[in-house]
Amino acid sequence: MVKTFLSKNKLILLYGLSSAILLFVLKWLELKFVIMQNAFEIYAGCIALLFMGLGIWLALKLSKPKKETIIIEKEVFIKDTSDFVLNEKEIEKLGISKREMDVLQLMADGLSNQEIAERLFVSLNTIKTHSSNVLEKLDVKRRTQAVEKAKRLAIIH
Amino acid sequence: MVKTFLSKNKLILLYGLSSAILLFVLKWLELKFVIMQNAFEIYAGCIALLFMGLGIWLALKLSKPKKETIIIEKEVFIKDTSDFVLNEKEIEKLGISKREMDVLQLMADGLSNQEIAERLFVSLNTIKTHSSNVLEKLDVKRRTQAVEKAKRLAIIH
DNA sequence: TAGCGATTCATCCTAAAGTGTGAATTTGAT
DNA sequence: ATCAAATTCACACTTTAGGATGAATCGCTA
Repeated sequence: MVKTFLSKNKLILLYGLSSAILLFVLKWLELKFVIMQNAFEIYAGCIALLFMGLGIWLALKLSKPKKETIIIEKEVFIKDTSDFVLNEKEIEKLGISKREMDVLQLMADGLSNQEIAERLFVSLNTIKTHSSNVLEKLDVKRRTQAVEKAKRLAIIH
Repeated sequence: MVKTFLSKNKLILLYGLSSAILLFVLKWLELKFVIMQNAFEIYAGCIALLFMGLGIWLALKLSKPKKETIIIEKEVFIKDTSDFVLNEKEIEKLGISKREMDVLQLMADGLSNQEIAERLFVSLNTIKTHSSNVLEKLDVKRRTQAVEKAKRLAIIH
């Protein structure tokens, strides 16, 4: 609890400490120079410098960092799918179910089985099952082939 | 040209001006309080406050803003694969080599790394290296994503 | 010729994908 | 209500993919 207090009020404590030290220095300077009244400007200059330094330090420490936003426009290529017609006959012919289609589409989007599982709120094992079924029904060995074939057959985008 | 000089050195001029004004104030204060020697601390305090203020102001004005980059994705529609033109600019921009392109194309054809290795008469490890490089250069995590992105960027069929 | 990028290959390790089998539950149609 | 298909999940296991690192070779170029 003492630790959290210290860390939370670190800056304030530092400020207080600095002020105390500076007051000491001030007093010392006063004693030193009180004899030679003509050293007025030197005294004032020292104080000015010290406190300006303190001010700069304080401002840098306490001020929220300024943010300058740089906006970079990045081109993202998107395939025009306006003239896409879903080949439902092919889907039916292959005997692919709705859920399997969902998984197939997400596979084509480049998601991992784990990500698909999270997206569809089911377990990884379930997606593996669907995935296996899709691969078998499309008569392919890997998901990359499945995606390629599915796109060729126009059963997904 | 005068204008640019002014704008360029605005802060420095401001600082100089402030200093001049403060010196005046100092002199005035000196004249005012030189009679009552006991007002030493008040004088010092005023200087301290003024210069601390100046320090804070200076720091806030001169501190460099932290840059924050925001990337905005801009959609760009590309043509259908029927009138496919290889996007060589993109390939060069991404720094993908000839051999890596070979591997990428075969990956898109749904071949496994082993099959690609056999096709190109090199070892499996070599294909893994190329594959990893391609994934990194395309900034994706899986080969399905790589294929999808590469097709979108029109760097493969 | 010294340096650089590209290509090749290796080893070790982790993560993801895929196979096979079995089973509980849900849903739709007869 | 019942049967078939669909959906869900588990577990054990194999294969494939991917990451990190180091290193040898080759061709091109300053």
